[in-house]
Amino acid sequence: MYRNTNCGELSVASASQTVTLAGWVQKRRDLGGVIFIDLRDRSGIIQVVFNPSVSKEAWSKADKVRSEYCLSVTGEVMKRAEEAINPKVKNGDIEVMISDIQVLNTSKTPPFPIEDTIDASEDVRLKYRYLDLRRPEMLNIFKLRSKVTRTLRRFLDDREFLDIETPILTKSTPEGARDYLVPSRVHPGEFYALPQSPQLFKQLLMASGMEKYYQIARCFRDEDLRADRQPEFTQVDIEMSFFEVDKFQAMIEEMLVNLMKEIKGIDIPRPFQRLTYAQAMDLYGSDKPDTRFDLKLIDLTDIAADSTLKVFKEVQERGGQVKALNVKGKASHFSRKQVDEDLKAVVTPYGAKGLAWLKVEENAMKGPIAKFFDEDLTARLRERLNAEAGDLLLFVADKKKIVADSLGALRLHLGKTLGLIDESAFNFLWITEFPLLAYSEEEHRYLAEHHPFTMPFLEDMDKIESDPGSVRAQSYDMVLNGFELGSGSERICNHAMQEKMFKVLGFSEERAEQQFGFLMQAFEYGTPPHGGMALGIDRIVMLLAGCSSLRDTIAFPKTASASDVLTHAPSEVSDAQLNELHLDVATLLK
RNA sequence: GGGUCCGUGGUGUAGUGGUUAACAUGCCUGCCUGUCACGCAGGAGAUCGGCGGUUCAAGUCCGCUCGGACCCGCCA
Repeated sequence: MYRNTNCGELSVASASQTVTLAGWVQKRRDLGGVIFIDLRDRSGIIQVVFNPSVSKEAWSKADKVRSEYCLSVTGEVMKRAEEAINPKVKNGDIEVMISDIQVLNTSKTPPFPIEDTIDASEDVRLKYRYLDLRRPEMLNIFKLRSKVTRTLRRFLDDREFLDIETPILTKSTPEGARDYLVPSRVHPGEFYALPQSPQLFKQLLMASGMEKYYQIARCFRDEDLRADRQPEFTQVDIEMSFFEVDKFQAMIEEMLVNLMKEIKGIDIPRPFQRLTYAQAMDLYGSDKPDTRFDLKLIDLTDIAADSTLKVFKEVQERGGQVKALNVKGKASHFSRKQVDEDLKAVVTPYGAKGLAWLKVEENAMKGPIAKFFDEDLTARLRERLNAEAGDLLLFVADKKKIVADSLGALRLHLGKTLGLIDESAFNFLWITEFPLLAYSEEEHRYLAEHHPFTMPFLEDMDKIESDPGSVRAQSYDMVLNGFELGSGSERICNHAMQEKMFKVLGFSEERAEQQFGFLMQAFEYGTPPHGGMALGIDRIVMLLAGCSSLRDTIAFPKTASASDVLTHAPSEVSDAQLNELHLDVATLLK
């Protein structure tokens, strides 16, 4: 027997029991005569004691033991003497007097200590991920993650959603992210793709009469990584037939409220806040705004156009915008240099050519652009911006997209650095009425903003030919604290409508047939109206666990260059393997 | 594809172009029967990511390259 009790379960109530524990050596303290070992398992840490007067044999074995040795020990749980109690530790009033010890495995000295606050770089942690994951902090994230999926499953099971698996080896489709490809041995020159999401299959399951489907699904996208983006990630994917958007969204809200209650013990009020895409872009410069703080974007295009500042006037003439942030009471917080260098640096990557500013004083505004606003205009600025003495006003004038992106990013930067964000808050937010299509400068055509199967607003359909960009989609995103948790939509289930969509997207009839014919055919056999959404599990866990990187929520994540420093994937393969797959990579290896 | 930052004993850091690369921690050895950040004494451990260049002299300056972090593009 390796063990009959977990370290963390022991308390004074266990005193005088004989127990067998198994775990790892957290710390060994050798006082010459007596040896103390902090023994750690998944449940916690307990001090075990080796005294030669109890067992000379156990004591001399313990003398050889080092950090992270894997042990099984047997002994009597003892209440400690008053003066030996350690009040800093949960079970510091007891210890186990060991009579027998078995070394299950030895350990090299670990590259970093197995404890919560470590200073090892993430690089080293990932290389020794199995040691990193021993740290209680990491263990707790994966306990939480497991509870998240369990809670979601239970909720959906209770509502008679069926957990159905869909293929991992699937068909490459042209729209959307870059596919991970898997060469076919049996079909020379042909490839499977790993799914970017189970989208097509879940719609086919609706055509199949499954009515309610969910899956904790792995998704793959071969795009560049970010702190909140991994090449493979997990979604809870949900789809239902006889879909009605308000009922469905209400259920998703219930699901998330239930999740927050179970995981964090927090009651999230319903209904969730809602913004249309247009509102979100206008007020926050983002389609995933962090609404835990205010600091909204304020449109000043009309006032700015009346000023004598040339760039402001020109922007209006070209159909651009001038917008501003009013950073309340922070005029003295930023020096001229800090605004011109630090804050401007936030805004330039998004294409903003400059960051104009004004400091509001009792009877005037100070700053490089102050002279372009006469008394009347200054008064209008004051009113529009609700400006008071001590406020810092920050302006960007440019094309709509640049203004939104740059001020949106600046807003977030200020929120973080000025401590405006209530870190304990969980602000769930629906973003609705996304544009159906977005024009791609690169491809010189419209692309689906969500995906090509999204139902448009029928009342907008008269503009689908004349002004495709203005057509709204029956789609919605769930945003939490500035992160996109997931998105969904009502789907097209009608053959003619789907055909029209592909046409608008610039697909030839043949190409639509070749790529998506199977789905279009399914629509001809009584496919019910349906819709759904998918929520990113990794991001949910990241936010609930308070991690700053998605990597902390994934047991074996990839680095920013999509490689795995533990297994060294990706790696070269043998010529024999390549030959079998009819592949030749020689030209790439110059 | 582009930008910014980082790379020095196991780990984390310091290090004006100039002797034997410093500090903390960890590790090893010895001593120690109530420690829990145990203590005390001693010791080992670095081709300063790699290659090339400048220089009498490079951890330090320059170029390239590899690896990592963050961001832009990209991510239906």
